[in-house]
Amino acid sequence: MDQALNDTGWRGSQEGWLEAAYHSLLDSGVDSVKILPLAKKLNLSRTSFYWFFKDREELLAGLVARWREKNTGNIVKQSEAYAESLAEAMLNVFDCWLNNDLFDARFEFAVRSWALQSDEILAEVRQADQLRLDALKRMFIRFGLPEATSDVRARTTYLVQIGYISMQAKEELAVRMKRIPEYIAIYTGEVPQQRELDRFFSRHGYRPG
Amino acid sequence: MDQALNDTGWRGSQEGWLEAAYHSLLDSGVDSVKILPLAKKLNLSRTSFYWFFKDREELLAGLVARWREKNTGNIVKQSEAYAESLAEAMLNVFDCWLNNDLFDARFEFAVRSWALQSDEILAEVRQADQLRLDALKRMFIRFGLPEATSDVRARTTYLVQIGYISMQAKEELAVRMKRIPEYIAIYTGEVPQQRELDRFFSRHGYRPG
DNA sequence: AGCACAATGTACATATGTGTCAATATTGAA
DNA sequence: TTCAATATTGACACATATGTACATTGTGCT
Repeated sequence: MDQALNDTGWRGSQEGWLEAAYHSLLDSGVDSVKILPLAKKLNLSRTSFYWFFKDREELLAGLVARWREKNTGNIVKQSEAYAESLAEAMLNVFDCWLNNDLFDARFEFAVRSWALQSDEILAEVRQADQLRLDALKRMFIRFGLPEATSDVRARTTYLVQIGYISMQAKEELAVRMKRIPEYIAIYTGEVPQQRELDRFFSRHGYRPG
Repeated sequence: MDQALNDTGWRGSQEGWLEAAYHSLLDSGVDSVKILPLAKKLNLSRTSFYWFFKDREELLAGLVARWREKNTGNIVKQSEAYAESLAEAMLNVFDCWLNNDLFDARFEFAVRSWALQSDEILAEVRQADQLRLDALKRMFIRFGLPEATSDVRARTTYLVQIGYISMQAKEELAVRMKRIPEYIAIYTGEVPQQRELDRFFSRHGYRPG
């Protein structure tokens, strides 16, 4: 855990401290994001931190910004992606749950836990939830479902995933994939076509059987 | 925030400290459960704490025990309750989500967040999840659904709730009640009868309209 | 080689937390 | 009212965290 994230010849960097903070947050929550321990991990003097950040607050603000940029937007994007059927549209959304580049589940959980002790973060989380739920709801409406139904189905889709994250389960890809067709059926009320599933499996590097 | 929980003439008590710890945990997470701040709230000397508990660890263990006793068991009980239809059975489970005596949502979230920084707590949470999911699955199977379907529907039911908790939403009873019929339809695949809904609404003190 | 500035480190002041111990106060019952 | 069990406290020793001031070192450039 040395240098890293750095094109200059110096050991530390804003990015380096942020990266270390990120890992600490994911592993053990906000309260573990402390300058002294991070300095030890980075093999830097604690006070060197203050060259890159005003104070601890600024570091935490950096983490929130990172979360907002990474996790908000992709759900919206995926729910608006082209699809011929509702089932296919839902599979587009499911890409988020299986691709860490689209949605960072551990990051998400860490931030939500953080919200427990900070009203500021809670407001951030609430806003993100609203944006994501609205996008999903629009998706159902786009495929002709009634308003009330779309609302509850959007919630189901989203909340199952937030709940799953909150379980902090670590399951095999195959286990998760086997459940996909059932989930699609429950959320959309329609059974996904085999070719839709095949396309989905294929883009996540999964071979059924 | 004085005396309380106490039949004796003394100011402090094991229950009093535990109760204060409980509130702190729910409000701001485990890391806020510290003896010094609790002592201030209780208007007691910090060191008085050590008369009732060996150390902070023991206090935290008390919180976990409280959680286990309160939140584990009721879901199982409700999922095994008598019902004439799957929809009615599901409404029995929903009692948990609306009655704080059956299931303490904020406590649940606080403990799950705690699990982020403690493998011991994570193991506790995992065990609880398993017990609850198994019970729900048995409910679906009892009403004739196939194994795989029952598994995924049990997950959906449970995870939506865990996700909802994780959103830390505070919504009106009416708002939540309006969604109930849709949820029942999604989870069970059958539409609840009006008299089933009326019975449910009534026992939660809600009048539709 | 030497300079300027970016980065790092040392020393200090301060805050907040844990836990032990011996002294003291309070309570309920004999 | 006196006594023992129960509860409360302040003083101490220690650990871990934040942030500032100032000295020192490393880097890239000329």
